[in-house]
Amino acid sequence: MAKKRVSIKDIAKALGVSITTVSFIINGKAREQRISDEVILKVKNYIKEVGYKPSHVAQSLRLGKSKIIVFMAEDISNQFFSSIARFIEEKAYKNGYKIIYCSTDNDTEKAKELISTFQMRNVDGFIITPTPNIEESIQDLIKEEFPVVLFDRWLPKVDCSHVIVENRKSAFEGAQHLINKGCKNLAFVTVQSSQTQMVDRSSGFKEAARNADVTFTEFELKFHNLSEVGPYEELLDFFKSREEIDGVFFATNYLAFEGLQALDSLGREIPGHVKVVSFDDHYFFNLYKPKITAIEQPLELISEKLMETMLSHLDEFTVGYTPRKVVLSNTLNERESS
Amino acid sequence: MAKKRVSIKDIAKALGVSITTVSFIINGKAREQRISDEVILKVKNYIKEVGYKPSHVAQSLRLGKSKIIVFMAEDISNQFFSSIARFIEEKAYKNGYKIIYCSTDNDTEKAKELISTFQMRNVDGFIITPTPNIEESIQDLIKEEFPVVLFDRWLPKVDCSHVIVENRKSAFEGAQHLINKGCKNLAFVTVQSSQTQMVDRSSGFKEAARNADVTFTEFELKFHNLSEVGPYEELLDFFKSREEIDGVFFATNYLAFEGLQALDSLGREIPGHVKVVSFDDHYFFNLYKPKITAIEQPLELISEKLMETMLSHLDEFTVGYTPRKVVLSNTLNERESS
DNA sequence: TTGAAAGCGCTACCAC
DNA sequence: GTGGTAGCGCTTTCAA
Repeated sequence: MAKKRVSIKDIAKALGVSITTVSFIINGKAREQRISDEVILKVKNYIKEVGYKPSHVAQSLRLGKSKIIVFMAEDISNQFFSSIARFIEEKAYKNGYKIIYCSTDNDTEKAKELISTFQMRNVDGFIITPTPNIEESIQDLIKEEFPVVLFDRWLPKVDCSHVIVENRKSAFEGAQHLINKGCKNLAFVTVQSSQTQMVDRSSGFKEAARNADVTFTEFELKFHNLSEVGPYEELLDFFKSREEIDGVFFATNYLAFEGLQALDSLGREIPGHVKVVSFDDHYFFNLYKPKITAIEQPLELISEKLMETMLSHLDEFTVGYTPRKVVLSNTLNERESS
Repeated sequence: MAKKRVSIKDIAKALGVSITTVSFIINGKAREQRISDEVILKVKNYIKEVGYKPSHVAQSLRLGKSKIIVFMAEDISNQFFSSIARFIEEKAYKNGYKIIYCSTDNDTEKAKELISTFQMRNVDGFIITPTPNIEESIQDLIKEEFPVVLFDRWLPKVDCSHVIVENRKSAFEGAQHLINKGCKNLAFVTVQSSQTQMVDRSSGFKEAARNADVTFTEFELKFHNLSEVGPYEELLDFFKSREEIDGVFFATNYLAFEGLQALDSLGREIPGHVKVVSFDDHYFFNLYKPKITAIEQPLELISEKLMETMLSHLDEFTVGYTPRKVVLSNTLNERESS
């Protein structure tokens, strides 16, 4: 086995043909260039024999394209993001693209640094869950003609493609669902965040609650890193002093998991004492006793639209950037907890 | 904002210095080359001003290194792999490396293709969960002097670095734990697989069971893709006809989740009627009622060793490949289910 | 102190 | 039909 990788030059030399000829054959332009069948065969056989692999790095440099898309999620170990990553990956490969991923931890500085790093790498496009205050970097990317698609949340101040879900509407429906089931004292558990998805969920919830003339509390936890301890204690405190609460809406599944433990510790019966709905459905909601009602985001559809948007930008980018804004519907999966 | 990215040449031209000088300054070799402070300052300021970013692609081509490591997991949307991915990513960035990831689906053909694709990309190293029959591709990689580290499982026929856990020992202990708790009719639920981690778990379990002179059954499910429907039905059938089983050991958490549902449907009380232990601890085992006893793999330590091994190979590769084989211990987290 | 130039592997224009 | 060659952006040796 050769130590050094064989290059197109080696092939040309070994076979006594020119580099050009080899290149044409490799790139399927042999016919077009009317290269003789004999030479084509000779070259193809030799390539197979020595196991030649073209260098994508050299190709990238030459063509200015890398066939790599960056996927920047808030946290890749979170089920929501890793599922989307999985789908995206599949669709990317099908179209000849690879994915590089990274987690921003919702940290603006880290995200900026990552974006800047990838700009140097000739990546062809960016799929991003934007962190707070990232507007400028995104704007830069667009100015430099990188295709960018945001997801999960978006940036009102930047005219950029995005794929999101109907957070407001679904939160409204979730709250309405609790109200319909007879809840009179609602709680909305969320995290401190000025990001669109959270703001929208909150406002959807409140609108439903106000319309229905029920009492409600909004409980805003501070943002927790996965590495830190969860907000279990805070939720325990919160619920302990509020026995009157008979309907809880968790703004995201991670909060629900912690909250359910708190509720359980306090002996609050679900759905007898308190009914529960959570945003972001999860495999485990079906396993929990009782099964938890949840709002399901269409993961595969999100991924599909994400790639579809990305690919269309990749195709047409020479003629200017026309942002595409996709908003998808969620599904309320009613289960035993309500 | 410039449409075209500025290159080192543009800088040199604009400032009336040579490309070489700029390059030295960028790479911190200015002092060494005794370039005047005046020029250094001028160049540095200009770089900041125009927001110059060196092209990593060109650097890769020139230096033959990309500072990219590939992480090939069986399925990145699986919590076990995505958690490790997360840790690896963090450690990689700290050392100036980026991660490209992909999922093999445990499909040999897909894995081979992926490996081959990345060979063309000048990636600097491979971290892989090997699929069945992948020996040859791995061997090739090693021959071509790519640093390779396997994890989760390893290939007895290939002399390659790996980071794994004590599957056999932990499975033995898990089974022993059930026996100590008085179980007389054990079941080991696993998937069809000739891969080391599953074989080891199985043999550890059996050894303990045989030693203790208890009855046991091994139930081997066929491999399911995540996209397919889970093995719930099969497990239901299995347990239905075997009411005598009083201790179940699930070889992996995914099987446990399905199995617990089956057990629940059949009204088998845990731990009264049947005690349960699972391999691969999971956040939800703590949430489930009752909490499930599980064997926890040291995720962060695995990731640490993985990167440590990779980095050492990356450093020393010029002097030949000396495989490092790391085996880590697991922890049995005893909970209510046993 | 600084600069010229070779060359990493490849594509594609142009010449023969 | 086939070959020569410029050049993508960068590092680094050698020369000045």
